[in-house]
Amino acid sequence: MEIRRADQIANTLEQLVFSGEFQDGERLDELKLAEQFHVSRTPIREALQVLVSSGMAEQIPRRGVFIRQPGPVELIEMFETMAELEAACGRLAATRMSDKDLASLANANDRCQQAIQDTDHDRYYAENETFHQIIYRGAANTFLANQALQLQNRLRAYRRIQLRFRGRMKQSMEEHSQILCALSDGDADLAAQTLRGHVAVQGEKFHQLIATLNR
Amino acid sequence: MEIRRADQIANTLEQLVFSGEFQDGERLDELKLAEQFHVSRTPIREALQVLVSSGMAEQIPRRGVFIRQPGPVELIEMFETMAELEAACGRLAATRMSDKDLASLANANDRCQQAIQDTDHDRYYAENETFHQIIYRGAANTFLANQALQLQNRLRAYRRIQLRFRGRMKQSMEEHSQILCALSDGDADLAAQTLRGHVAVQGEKFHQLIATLNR
DNA sequence: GTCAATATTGTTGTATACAAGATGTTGGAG
DNA sequence: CTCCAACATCTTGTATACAACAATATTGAC
Repeated sequence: MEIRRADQIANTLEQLVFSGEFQDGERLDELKLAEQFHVSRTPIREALQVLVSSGMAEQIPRRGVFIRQPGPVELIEMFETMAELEAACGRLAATRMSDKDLASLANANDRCQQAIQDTDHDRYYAENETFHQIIYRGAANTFLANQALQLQNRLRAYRRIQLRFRGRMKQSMEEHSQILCALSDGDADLAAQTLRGHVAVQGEKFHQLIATLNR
Repeated sequence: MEIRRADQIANTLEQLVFSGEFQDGERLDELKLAEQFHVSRTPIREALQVLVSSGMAEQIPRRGVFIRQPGPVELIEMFETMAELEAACGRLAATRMSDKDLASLANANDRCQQAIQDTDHDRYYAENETFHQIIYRGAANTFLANQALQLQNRLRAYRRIQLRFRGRMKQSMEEHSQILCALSDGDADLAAQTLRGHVAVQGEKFHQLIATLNR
């Protein structure tokens, strides 16, 4: 690791937290991090402040900053919020997407299908994200799109889990088709409803998984 | 001003930005701020990183951080997003609020009405915020509620403008009643729709105001 | 007088120094 | 052996020092 600038350190730390490199409640030792990144404590502290302000870590004065991995409850809340954000994007996108946007959405959907046929999971994840991101942009509301992107990013690691369920991929693709139809028809309510369901089910699958693990 | 701790400085700076203390594009001079707060540059810089990461300022390497006040377009986007967030809260709250929650919501609504009768604008603003916050909490989703609170906070200064329109207060109270009804009935769709409209109109009023100013 | 090259000043970004609170340890009293 | 207090150590939070870069002013050539 050969990173120097403080804001890049914040980004790298963020990715490390997302990828589960740190345990929940673990203290982020400024000195250790400074050594790891080959910098002094100053840029590390600036990066830590960013983590804290984004809610990914908690700061206890004079004690240090402790990373806060979302627990099951918070994760379900985040999935629920994601569902509502996507529904909002879909509602707006239904009346705002151009034919060109719709074409590229259909395209992304085809590439999802292709990836499934090739059983290329990684590519499916990537293309699926693209599909949704096109809808975010289609809402023609940069602020809302950024909110959606941020949460999508935070949930990435957990979203993968749902596809372990048998038949989920096929069902997911059917839902994509319905979403595409609703958006093409300009049916705002239907687009919102379908997207909400499509994303909410991920949260539910996740919930199921947690439940089975705790048994 | 006699503030010492860095995270409090971030908060104070945030409030100063919200209250329009800084012009759009203005550079936040680390030395000047350090003098104003009677601290060294170190805690100031940590606070600035937080501002930047929240999107309230932009950092250009080796040049400084520049505050970024939302322009008309971004503000309209934020109002639209707020409408969708409130709709989401309402949708969930409709099936999750307890009788006790509903009672305190009715209570807050009464206090809004009272404030209007007393023509106490400041109290109306406060009680109106409370009314909406009870709905956020009613969604029983801490993550979503926090998102809503954050945006409510960022839009506070601009929300006041809408009430300058003739008859808006009365109409607003009628909408509150409808919202209360929908939530009491547990009608999720209606609650969402009514809340969306209630908040969206604020954005539209704001839009009107901008339009008239530019003429 | 204008422009280019250079010197000067100012600001950011990082490292280090130091003060103050938190943690851990040792030694003794009961 | 347990509990408590004094001391030593570690960590955070802030100030200061310094290096690198940006902006500006100055000088000199034409």
